[in-house]
Amino acid sequence: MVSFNHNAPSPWEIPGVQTRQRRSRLIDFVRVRGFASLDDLVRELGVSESTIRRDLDALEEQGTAKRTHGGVLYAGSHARLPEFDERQPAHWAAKRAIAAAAAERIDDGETVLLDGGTTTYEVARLLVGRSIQVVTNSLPVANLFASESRADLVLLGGYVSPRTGVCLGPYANELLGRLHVTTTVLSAAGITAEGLYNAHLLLAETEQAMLRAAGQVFVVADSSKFGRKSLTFVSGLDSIDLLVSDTGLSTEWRQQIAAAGVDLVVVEPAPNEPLDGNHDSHRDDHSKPSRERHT
Amino acid sequence: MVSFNHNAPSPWEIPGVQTRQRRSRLIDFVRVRGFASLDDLVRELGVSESTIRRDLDALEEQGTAKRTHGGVLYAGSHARLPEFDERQPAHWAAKRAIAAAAAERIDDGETVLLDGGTTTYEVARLLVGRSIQVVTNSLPVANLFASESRADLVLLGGYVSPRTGVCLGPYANELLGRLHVTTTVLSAAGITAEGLYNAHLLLAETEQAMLRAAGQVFVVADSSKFGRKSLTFVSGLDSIDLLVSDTGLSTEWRQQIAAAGVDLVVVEPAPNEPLDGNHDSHRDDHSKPSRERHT
DNA sequence: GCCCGAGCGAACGAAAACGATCATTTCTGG
DNA sequence: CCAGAAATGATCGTTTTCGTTCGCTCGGGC
Repeated sequence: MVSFNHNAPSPWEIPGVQTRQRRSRLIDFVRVRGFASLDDLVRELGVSESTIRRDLDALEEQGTAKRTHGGVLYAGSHARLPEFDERQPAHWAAKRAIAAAAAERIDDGETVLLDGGTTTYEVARLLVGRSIQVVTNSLPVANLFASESRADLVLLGGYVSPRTGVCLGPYANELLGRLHVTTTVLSAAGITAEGLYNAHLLLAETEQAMLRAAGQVFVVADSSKFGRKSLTFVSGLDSIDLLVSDTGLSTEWRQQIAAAGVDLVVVEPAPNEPLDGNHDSHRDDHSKPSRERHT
Repeated sequence: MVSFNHNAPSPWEIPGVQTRQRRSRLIDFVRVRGFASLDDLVRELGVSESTIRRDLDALEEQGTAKRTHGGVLYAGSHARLPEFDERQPAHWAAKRAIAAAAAERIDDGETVLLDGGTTTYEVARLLVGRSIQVVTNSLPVANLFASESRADLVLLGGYVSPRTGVCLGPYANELLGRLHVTTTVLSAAGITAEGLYNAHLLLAETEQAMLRAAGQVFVVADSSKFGRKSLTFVSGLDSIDLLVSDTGLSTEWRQQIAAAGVDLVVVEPAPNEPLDGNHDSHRDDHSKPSRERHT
C-alpha cells in the first residue's frame, strides 16, 4: 500500500513496480554496453519511445545515466584518475612516439615490469595483444591486460595512491624482492646527471625494488623531464640500460647520457607515428610521403 | 580496371601529417571521456564541424571509434571482463537488492574486505563515496575506489585471473595473513548445508585467508546459489556471521541457515530496491528536468 | 458503480544532426 | 613558379530526434 495524498510537496516521485523494474533493466542494459541508442532500448525493453524517454529523464535526474542526443551513456561511477585526464597534446605526441620505440624493443615471451605513469601506460597499450607476461603496480595498466587472454598479468599489491592509481608500500616492495623480470620499463618525474627522481617517496622505494628485479631497465621520459629534479632520488644513471626520449633533448644532454654509458634512443614526436594501436597497411617509412603519382 | 587487387576497401587513403595529429588528439580525447559530442570535439580541436565529421568517418572505418547520432564512442580495447557482461536481468535485480542490504550494514570508518564476484561488486558500488577503508583482490572493485579520495584502498597482489579480474595465489594469501579487517564481504558459487563452495581452486584458498582476516563475515548470494556445489569447498557455515539472499530462498533453506546459527537477511528483489547508489538528489520541485544545452 | 491518478502510446511542431556540395585555402611536387 | 591534389569551412536540404500534448487503459479507493 503506497501512501500517497501528501499535501506537502512530495520529495520523491515513487514509481510503480513495473516502471521500476523496467528502469532497472534499462540501466543494466546501458551499464553493460556503455551506450545505447533509443532504438536499442525500444527493442530491448519492448515499450514505446516515449516511455524510454521518460525513463531516461528520470534516470538522468537520478544521476545514473546521462542522456545524449540519440542515446544514453552509463554515468555510474566512472573511475577517472586525475593524472590521466590532464592531457597536454604536445607532450602526448612525444609520449606516444617514445612509447612506440620502447614497445618495439620488447620481444614476445618476455616478462615485462611496467611502472605507473602516463608514458608507461602508453607502452602498455602498445603491448596489449602481445604474448608477454606483465608485472605492474599500476591499476590503469592492469586494466589493459585484465581481459587479455594472451598475456599473463601479475599485479603488485599494497596501498593504492588515489591520484595515480599505483600500488605502493612495503608489500609491493616485498613482492618485488621475490620476482625477476627480463625488462623493467620505468618512468621518471625528473632526470639529472645524477640520476632519476620521482615525486613520491614511497614510489621511489618501489621503483628501486623494480630496478633490482630487472634484467634490463628501460626508462621512458620526454625531453621536458631532463634537468629537473623531483622530491626524491631514485637511482643513478648507471642502473639504466636504455633511455628513450624525444628530439627535444638537447645535445648536451645526449652527450651526458652517452657519457654515463646509457644507450639512448631519440624519437621524432609527430611525424611517423601510427595513429593508434592499429598498424595498418603502410608499414614502410614514409618520411618522404610518396603519394600516388599523378599523370 | 587497373587496380585488380582484392583489397575490397580502398587501400587506405594516407592522410596528411596535420590531419593525422588531429585525429590522434581526437581519439585521445574520446578515449579519456568515453564519449564526446560533436560540439565537444569542435571546441577541443578548434576545427569546424565538417572536419570533425570527416575525421569521425575515417576513424570509424578504421575501427577506432564508433559514431552515434550526436557524438562518438570510443571503440578501442575496452577492458571488459566476460563475467560482468553476462546480464541476467532477473538475477541482477536480486544481486542489487542483496547488495543494498549488505551495504547498509557496513558503517563509516570500517575496514571492509571485498571479494571478487558480481554481487560483491554491486556492494562495492554502493560503498563508493563512503568513508571507509577497502581491501580487495578484485580489479573491478579496485577501479571503483581508485579515484576516491574519501576511501583508502588496499589491493591484494598476485596473479590476475583473466576471466574474473581477481588476484589469486600465494602472495595474495600471504598479505591477507597480515591484515585484519572489521568486515569481509564474500561471494560464493554454491552453498549447501556443509558450507560455501567456489569455482576456482586458488580462489578458495584466498577466500579462506579472507575469512581468517575478518572480524565478521557477510556472505552475499542470491537464492539460485543454494543447494549447488562447485569445484572446491571453501568454508563451513559456522564461519559466517551474516548471510544475505533474496526471497527466492525456500523455507527449508531458511531453516537450515538458522539452524547453523547464521543470521539471515532476505530481501525482495524488485519492489523496494533503490535503483542506484545515489540517494542524494532530493528535490522538491518535480518540474520538467530541463537539461541545459549550452551551445 | 464512480472517481482519479499513474502510466503508456501516438501525434505533431520544433530543434538538432546529418550528408552532400562547393568555394577557398594550404600543401606538395615537378 | 605553377598546377594539381588535399584539406578545410560554410551552406543547404533532408532526416532524425526531442519535447510536449493529448487520449487511452488499468487499478485502487470511496
